[in-house]
Amino acid sequence: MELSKNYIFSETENKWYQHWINKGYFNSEPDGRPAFTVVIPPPNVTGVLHMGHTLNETVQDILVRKARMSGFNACWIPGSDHASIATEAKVVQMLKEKGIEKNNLTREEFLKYAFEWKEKYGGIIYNQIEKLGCSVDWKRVTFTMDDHYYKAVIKVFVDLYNKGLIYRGARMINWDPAAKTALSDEEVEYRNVQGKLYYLKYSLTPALSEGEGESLPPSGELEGGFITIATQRPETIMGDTAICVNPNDERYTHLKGKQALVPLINRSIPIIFDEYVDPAFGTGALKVTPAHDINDYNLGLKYNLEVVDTLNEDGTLSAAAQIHVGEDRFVARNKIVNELHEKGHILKEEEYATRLGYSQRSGVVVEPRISTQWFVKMKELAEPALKAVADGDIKIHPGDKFLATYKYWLGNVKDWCISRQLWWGQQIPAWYDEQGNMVVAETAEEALKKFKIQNSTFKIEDLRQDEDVLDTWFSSWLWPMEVFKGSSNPGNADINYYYPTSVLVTGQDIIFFWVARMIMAGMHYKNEKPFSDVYFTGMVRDKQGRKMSKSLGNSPDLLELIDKYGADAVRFGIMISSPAGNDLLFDEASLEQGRNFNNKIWNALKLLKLWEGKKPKGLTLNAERNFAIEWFGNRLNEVRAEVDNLYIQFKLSEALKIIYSLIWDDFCSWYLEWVKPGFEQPIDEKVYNKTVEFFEQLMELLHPFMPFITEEVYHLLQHREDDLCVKQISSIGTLQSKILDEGELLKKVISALRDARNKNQLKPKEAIKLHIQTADTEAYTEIENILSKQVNAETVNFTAEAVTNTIVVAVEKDKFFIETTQQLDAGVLKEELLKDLEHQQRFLDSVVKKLNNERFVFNAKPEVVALEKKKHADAEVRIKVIEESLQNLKKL
RNA sequence: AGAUCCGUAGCUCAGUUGGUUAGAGUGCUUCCUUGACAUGGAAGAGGUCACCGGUUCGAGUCCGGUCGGGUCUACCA
Repeated sequence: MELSKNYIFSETENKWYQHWINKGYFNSEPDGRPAFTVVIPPPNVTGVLHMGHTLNETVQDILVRKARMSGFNACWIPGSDHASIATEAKVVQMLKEKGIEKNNLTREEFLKYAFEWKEKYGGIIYNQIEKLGCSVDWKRVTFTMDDHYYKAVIKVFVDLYNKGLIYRGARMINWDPAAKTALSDEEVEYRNVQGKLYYLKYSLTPALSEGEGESLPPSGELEGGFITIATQRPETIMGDTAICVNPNDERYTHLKGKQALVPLINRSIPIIFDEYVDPAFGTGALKVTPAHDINDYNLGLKYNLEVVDTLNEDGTLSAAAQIHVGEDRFVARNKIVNELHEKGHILKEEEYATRLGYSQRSGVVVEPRISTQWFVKMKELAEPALKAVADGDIKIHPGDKFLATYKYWLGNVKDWCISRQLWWGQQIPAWYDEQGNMVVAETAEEALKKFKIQNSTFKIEDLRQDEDVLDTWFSSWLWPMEVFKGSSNPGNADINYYYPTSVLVTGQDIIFFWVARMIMAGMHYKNEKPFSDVYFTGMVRDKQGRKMSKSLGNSPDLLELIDKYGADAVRFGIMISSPAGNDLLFDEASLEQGRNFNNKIWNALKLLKLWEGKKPKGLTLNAERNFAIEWFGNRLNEVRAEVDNLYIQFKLSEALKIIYSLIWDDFCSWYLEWVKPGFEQPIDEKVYNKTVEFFEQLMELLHPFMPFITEEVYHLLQHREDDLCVKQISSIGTLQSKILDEGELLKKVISALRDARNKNQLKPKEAIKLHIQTADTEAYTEIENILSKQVNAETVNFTAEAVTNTIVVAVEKDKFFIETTQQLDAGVLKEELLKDLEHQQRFLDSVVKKLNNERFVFNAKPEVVALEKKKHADAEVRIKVIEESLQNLKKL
């Protein structure tokens, strides 16, 4: 068969993926083997995979493929989440382009459009996962809005509510007064702006009940019955319902029980004392406006203050403001500032650097607004989740980096707001009657039953369901359970077999949003961790270190990259530059490296095929011991053991690096050259067969990382019925370190001799005569053939003493004399030797210094001291060799 | 503002409990093209391990500080 000049990935990748699918290799059913289960972090259904996903999916595929080849029943669940905020935004945008306003649609109509959208675009990510070669079980695709999933989410909500773990409470939301809608935090852009801090004087009035006399305050902050507050938003003063100072602030202690008058409207408000106020900020006195600030709202709750909402939905002043009703908040601000000036209420104005939130949708300044939301109590759920990680039941990788973060967050956890003012998602199963009474139930019928206990005339049409939907994380926190229907149908065969899953691979940025909450749900509902290991990948950045984002447009298109370099090269490129847990700077150059690696493998295959054609039939030429084979066999086993060890530590990037080096350097650059027959010569059949076997094992080792080319090569090496994809990895043989050492020495000698040739400008084609001076001739006899081939020596012989008129090379304790017909440049040789001599001398000095230090000899471990002594002896030998060489040179 | 991680070759990064002369990839320099591969081969140069101090016989590694950078969380009148 004729093999193409270079490896052509486009001819293999689709072919093999289709083959694997047809064979059902990725489908998993419970059986007697141990399970290795991975659930994909579900990407956003309307999105496309970005480089962060690519890294994640590649890591998962490597782990899953390795497990599949190691006797496990590997099961990798693909899927996507409904991403309520992002998806709804996209659907709204799409409708707008069609000239349809969401506000003019019913909920049902809108959801119909949304599902159509999902059907149309939801497949993109699946296509990308496939193109990347991911070995997911396509029969188990799960979507967070699937019927069973929807029901599971509702069931969990009702359950937690009944347990008292879900409650309704107040929360400040981001309100867009132009779009008249609530915004998520993600939809708010913060910008640094120059604002003004206004110092306003509020007149004091005696306490309503009893006066405390007319004693004036000692502080300059108060003048003749005024208290001064600092505010950025003077237009909200009409919503003030108290002034708050710190009880420890001596400037204000005398104000206990007094009232203040809100300027312009002269409403009387109490002065309250709470440690929340920072005496050092502004004047140390805070105006409390519960309707427009969450902290103020909480103070209001604590002190039972009235809530006066002075703004309408559209950002104009409401009737409650009493003045400037109907005017825009910023227009009103200017007018009010003027009036305050006129009436002498403004003590001073100060420039003030602040951050304001702007709506991504409409661009206007976001208005904080108090609203009723649903919350999950976190403390009770957090404790077992913290314990699972703290006790080491769940291991985080890399641990040192994220353990502290995880513990800190769970130790200081805040309640989780789970309601969203959207339609796309699981609608909150809370039902209201006309009087506003509320029950929580899985269905309207259930709700009706609950209401009927109180009122039997009630009909189902009288019920109104809560408008809001649940946070997407409130569905995805059930992911490791519900992909096996473990919440909607507890105790089924799948959940029993696959749960807990093996490893979760995800980005460190969602450690709290998702990872911690999955652990909470798992511990709460299964009383068991959802996964044993968590592997955090770093963030993918661009070459300049910037975060990849849609707005910067610096995220490359995955399918284009695969078209250009092939999936194997993309996987290689992203893995090779991805140290465990650290961010990686994505550079297409690493994909090029991957493509070149493919080509290298391909050409090694071509070389073997060339040899195959020249193999003598049925005849073994040479059955004797072959150093190259023994060495490479050991080297292979050595690396296989290292790789296994790296897998355990999730150091996949390092594993790939040493496999890469094993194939390129040890196999291609050394081994193949060592066994290569002379030009037009046939190859020893035993060597050939052994080489095919090595190649096969290399492909096996690399397969999890680069599945396509390895499968292709596996089949091209020889005809077979099985597939590499499901081949079971053979056990690792024992190591003979002596042979490995000999191999390293051989490489060193070859490089040193080539270096000497280079420096003396001996052309590669020019043959030399090599004389070796060594105490161990036996060792060199074995590798003589390799050595002569590798340094182009026409003769190799051993010598007891220095050979004159040659280039001398010293490696370890042995000396090599290169005899050549070419005229040698003694100057260059001498310079090199002197440089080396100086280096060795310096080294020897440092060792001597150490050994002369009594405290070192006394304190250091015996093996360390022994090592230093060996260094000392070796250095002395090397120096002697160099000096001899210099002597020899003089004879030139 | 809090929490946390990082600073090693031109660039991107490894460097296990302190113990050979600090490694790799890439880039750079020199040489090499009829023979698997120029998407290649052979070889080489390149580092005061951010800075200051401490512990130790010994520090890239441990401790304290300074400077610089990242990430997450919170944003305060």
